[in-house]
Amino acid sequence: MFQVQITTGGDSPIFRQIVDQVRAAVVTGKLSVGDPIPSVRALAAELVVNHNTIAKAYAQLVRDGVIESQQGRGYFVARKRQIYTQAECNRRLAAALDPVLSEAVTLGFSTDQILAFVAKRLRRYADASTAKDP
Amino acid sequence: MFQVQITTGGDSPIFRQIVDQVRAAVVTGKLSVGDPIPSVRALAAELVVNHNTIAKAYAQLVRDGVIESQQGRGYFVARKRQIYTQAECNRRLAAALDPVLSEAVTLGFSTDQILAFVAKRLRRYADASTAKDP
DNA sequence: CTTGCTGTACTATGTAACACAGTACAGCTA
DNA sequence: TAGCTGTACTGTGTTACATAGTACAGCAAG
Repeated sequence: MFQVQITTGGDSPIFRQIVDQVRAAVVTGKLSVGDPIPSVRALAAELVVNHNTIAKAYAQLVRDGVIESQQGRGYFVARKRQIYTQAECNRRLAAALDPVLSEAVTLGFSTDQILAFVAKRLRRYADASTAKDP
Repeated sequence: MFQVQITTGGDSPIFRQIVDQVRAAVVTGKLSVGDPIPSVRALAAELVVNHNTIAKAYAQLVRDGVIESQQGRGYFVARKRQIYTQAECNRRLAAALDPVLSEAVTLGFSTDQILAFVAKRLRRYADASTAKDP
C-alpha cells in the first residue's frame, strides 16, 4: 500500500510534499516501474485537497520523468531514463545540496558526521535497486 | 571582500539567497567569527533591493545563530553555539537532506556517486575549521 | 453504446508570501 | 551634534498557493 501524509501550515506547500513523497516512494522501492499511483481525484479525496493541487504535483513528477500519464487510465511509475545532460545533473545536484550542507555545518555537524548521515540515509535505497526484477 | 549575488525570477526568494550565501561564506571561512557583515542599508543599495528584504534575511540568520546584531553598530558573525537539541538537529538534517537525496537518485546518480559528490563539496569546508585561530 | 472512471484544461476567487516604498525612532560613534 | 547603525511600523502591488466549479476527451467494463 502506498501512503501519503501532508501537513498544512508548514513552510512546504502541499504539492511539494506530494512530489517529495512520491519520488521517495519510487526511489526506496515502495513503488516499482509500471505500478499505478492513486488517481488525481482519488488522492485529492483521501487528502481532502483540491484535485488541481494533486494534478500540479503529478505534472511536476512527469516533468522530472518519475511518472507517466495515460489518458483515461491513470498515472504510472515511469521507467528510468536520462532527461538532463550530465553537466546539468551536476549543476542541479550542487544547487540543491550546497545549502543543505551549509545548514548542516551550522547545526554543528562535522564533515564526518554529515558523510555518515548521508551514507545512512542512502542505505535505505540499496534494496530498491537490487530487489527489482523477480 | 565579501560578495553576494542574487538572481530574480528564480524559484528561490531574494531573502533566502542572502541567507544561504551568508551561511555559506561563514561555513567556508570567507567570514570568520567577529567579522562585520554589510549593513542592512549598504547591502540593500549594493543589490538594489529594499532594506527590509535584507533585514528579513539577517533576522533569519540571527535566529539560526549565524550572526549577531549590535544596535547602532551593525551585524557580526557570531561565535558558534548549540541552539537545538541533538535530536532536533538530526530531525532537521534528515528533513532537509532526504528530498535532495531522492532527487539525486532520480537524476540518475548512484549512491556511490552521491557520496563522492557530498565528500567533494564538504572538502571545501576543511580549511575553514583548521585555519581559524592563528 | 452507455456508464463511469481517468487525465487535462480552463475560469474565478481568496489567502498568504514576497518585495517594494516610505517613514520613524533608538543606539552607537566619531 | 551628525551620521551611521538596527529595528519597527504602515501601506501597496505582485505572485504563488490552494480552493471551487466546470468542461471535455480518452479508456474500459457492463
